[in-house]
Amino acid sequence: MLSNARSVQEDEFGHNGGMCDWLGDGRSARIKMGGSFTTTSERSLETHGHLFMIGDTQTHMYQILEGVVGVYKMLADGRRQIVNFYYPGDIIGWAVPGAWTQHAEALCKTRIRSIPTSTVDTLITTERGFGKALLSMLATELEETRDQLLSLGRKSALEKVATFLLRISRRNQREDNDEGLLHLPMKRAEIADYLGLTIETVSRNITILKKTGIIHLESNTVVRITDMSQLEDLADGDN
Amino acid sequence: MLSNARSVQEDEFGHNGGMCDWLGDGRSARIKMGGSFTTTSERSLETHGHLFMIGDTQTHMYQILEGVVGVYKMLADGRRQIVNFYYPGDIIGWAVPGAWTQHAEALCKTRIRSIPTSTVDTLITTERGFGKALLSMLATELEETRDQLLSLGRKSALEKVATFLLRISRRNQREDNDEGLLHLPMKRAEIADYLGLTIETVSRNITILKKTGIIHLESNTVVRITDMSQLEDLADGDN
DNA sequence: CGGGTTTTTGAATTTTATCAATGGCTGTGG
DNA sequence: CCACAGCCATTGATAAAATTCAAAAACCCG
Repeated sequence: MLSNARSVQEDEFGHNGGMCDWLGDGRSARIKMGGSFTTTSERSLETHGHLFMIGDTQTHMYQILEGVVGVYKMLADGRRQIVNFYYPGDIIGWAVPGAWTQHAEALCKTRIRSIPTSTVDTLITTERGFGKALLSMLATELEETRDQLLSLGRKSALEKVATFLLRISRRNQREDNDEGLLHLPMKRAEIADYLGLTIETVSRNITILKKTGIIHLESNTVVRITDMSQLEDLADGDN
Repeated sequence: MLSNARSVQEDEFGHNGGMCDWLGDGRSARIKMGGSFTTTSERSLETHGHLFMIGDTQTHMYQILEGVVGVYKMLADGRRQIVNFYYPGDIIGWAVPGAWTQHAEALCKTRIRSIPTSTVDTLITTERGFGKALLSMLATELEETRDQLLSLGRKSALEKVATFLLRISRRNQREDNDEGLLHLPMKRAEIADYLGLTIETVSRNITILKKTGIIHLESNTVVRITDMSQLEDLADGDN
């Protein structure tokens, strides 16, 4: 299900040997790190393992190699808002320096590469274009977060669920996977906490999409989109 | 509707003459530009004047000098989500390069300084620390947007309104203004579109805060906070 | 002062949450 | 291999919250 992310063998910590490629096309900025810094390390997390907790000092940036991580905030009484899901290739962490202001939890077995912030700092001054790539990455994430604001603030439950599914589909497209076949590694509770709904409401609305013939559930975690344009209309509030 | 965009007369495009100060303390990153680039210009907007619309090419970054700007997204049927309010000193614009993905509208008479993106590009490579200041600024904005996600996704109407007021109060604090006296230049409709509520719900909940003795309305646009700790508890979901 | 806009308030309706129960899948041990 | 336990997801009934529709009150600007 999750693509096998193998470690890339590279030369030592010199500069330009392709060790740090970045694609800054703006729309989908991504930093590809060859895994070739002396200071870079890998680690694994079990389901529900925490990558970091609120208040922890930020020592690293993280790149997901395999699995999914949910970053979330909480209220005093336990209400939770998942702020984003991170998939293989995604990077967590150019945040406001200091302590983390949210939690990050693995939603399934997950493998992660850690890059010390000091290394990142160095690269910004060392590597031409690295800083710009980070800017682009952050700008993209801000843009997606704003789309999510629109979703949470103004869309109905059904529209939210449609938007969520479409987002995964679009991601598949970018990664050259089947845009019609979605794998949802997270549970309904996590989708609910991402969409600002309850488990029951998420479930009910998935059922509606199913009965309308817009999607088909191959299993609880595998969804096939059977009417993409209707799904898009729903997500855009076109009706 | 868009009025006098007079160009500011300045010295030539030299480097370090104190022309670009930046405060990168992380928590409240801010770029202060002395208004000293040949390419920098000022312009004014009347209430409801648009700084840019979705789809417009990004040619500038903007710094608010006076007034308030609301940046928003819309759905096909007209539902609107205001993504952020920008006050004097704030900068709009390090976005994903290309076209704007949202609208920006003046919510009252507003004065703005425009900085061409080309200038920004140059500064990133020219000025040591400029890129980092931008990163810090973006990270701060992302962080605030995530807080807003928590608000929209998981807080009740009353808690949302409390959070909103508190946010303005905190801003006053940062700017060394009276943290207990809030000026709301925007209308109820705009607060509603920011909080994902209706005008009526915003109004009702302001009334509740008033009747509970947490705030006092000196006028429709001037609020005095009379019980800060209760307001904070509400905003944090402490009850 | 007056007309238009904005805000507040009220009543009815809709949407979503909550509470409660059932159904389904998975993995384990007899 | 089957039975059962534990966890999730779904479904149903009811309650709560916010929206909608409607009208009155307050405000602002000329």
